[in-house]
Amino acid sequence: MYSVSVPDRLIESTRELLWERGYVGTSPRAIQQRAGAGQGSMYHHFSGKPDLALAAIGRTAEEMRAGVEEILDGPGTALERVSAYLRREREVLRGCPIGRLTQDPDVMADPALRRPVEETFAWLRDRLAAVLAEGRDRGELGAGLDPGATAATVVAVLQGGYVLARAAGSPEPFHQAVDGVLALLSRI
Amino acid sequence: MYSVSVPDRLIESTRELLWERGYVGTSPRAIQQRAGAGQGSMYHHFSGKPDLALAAIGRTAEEMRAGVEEILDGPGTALERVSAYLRREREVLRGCPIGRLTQDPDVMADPALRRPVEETFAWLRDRLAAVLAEGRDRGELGAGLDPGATAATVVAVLQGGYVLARAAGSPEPFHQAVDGVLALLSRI
DNA sequence: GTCTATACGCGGATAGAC
DNA sequence: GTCTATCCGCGTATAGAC
Repeated sequence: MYSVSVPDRLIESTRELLWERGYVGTSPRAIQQRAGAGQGSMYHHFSGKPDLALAAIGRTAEEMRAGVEEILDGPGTALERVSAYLRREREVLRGCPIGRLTQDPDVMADPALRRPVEETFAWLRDRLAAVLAEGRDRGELGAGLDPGATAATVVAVLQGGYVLARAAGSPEPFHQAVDGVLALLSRI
Repeated sequence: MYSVSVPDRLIESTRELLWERGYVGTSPRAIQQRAGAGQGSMYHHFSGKPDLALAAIGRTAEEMRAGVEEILDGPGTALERVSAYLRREREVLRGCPIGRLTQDPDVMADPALRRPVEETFAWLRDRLAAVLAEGRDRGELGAGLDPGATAATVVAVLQGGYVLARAAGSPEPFHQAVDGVLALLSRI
């Protein structure tokens, strides 16, 4: 079945556009055109741009969690799992579809749109902290390691790595940043 | 002299708006209103939005370099200077005025606007790498430390820390991320 | 469900008067 | 240098026909 429903196509178009251009830079017109749907059709299925964005962001957030869980709940030492997460294949220059929303004033000003962003990062930091705490308690990592702070560092390296890569127009600084933090973690 | 020139006020307004709302989210109208300048006045001094943005971004980039230099060229060991840079007072929730431009498709698509962003981050990574290399060569830091990768990590932690802080609506995760990376660096 | 028509203000400027 | 007038298309819908 390649015929996806119209609401589905609208959501997917919105996801892409939010990722590429952000909320402010994404217009209902552009969404409709990319989805191959008419004006009336869009407003029949969704009440407007915020409604569509909510559906799109929710779907992206779910997908992200699932991807992270697959790695962090997998086998291996704590360091191996964190390393696998950091080194996982990524389209570096596109950046993080959730992280970029953080820069969008209209998203952050709307509590409904903001919530999934906030929750996703809170969950991610927590999950990483749990893995790191486990590693420390098993003696795989230094006893003095602060799981919460280190988890924040790891997530920040990713999010900041995207910024550096986009600034440079190359994925290289992203990978350098990841290598750098892994080197530090490995010697602890 | 409290009477700043009109072009100056226009540039300052543009800087603020670019920081708060990004390029796509900033309109000439909004710039004029914030600067208390008329339409005709704005278009007399600047050829349009890109021209103003170029002036604004250039000024912000210069300011940022000056601030960094003041710390990194100061006294202290490498680790002390990097630490001072990471811990310097910041308006965390506002984010980085240069880093945020990285998410703006219209900025990145215009080579003239993009250049200062690219150059600022290239310079910053280089400068930090030099400090770290110095520290390593003096034996203050581990001999195995990779200055380039570690510099990328440090800058990424800052840029990503802003993302986490904005997502959380609190500066706390930013400070955690900084603490985390400094703890790792201190034990190397 | 989808289409077309219509609306109103904003974005981003240009033109010409003062 | 600054002001006002004018322009054209887009953003973001609503209304009602089919």
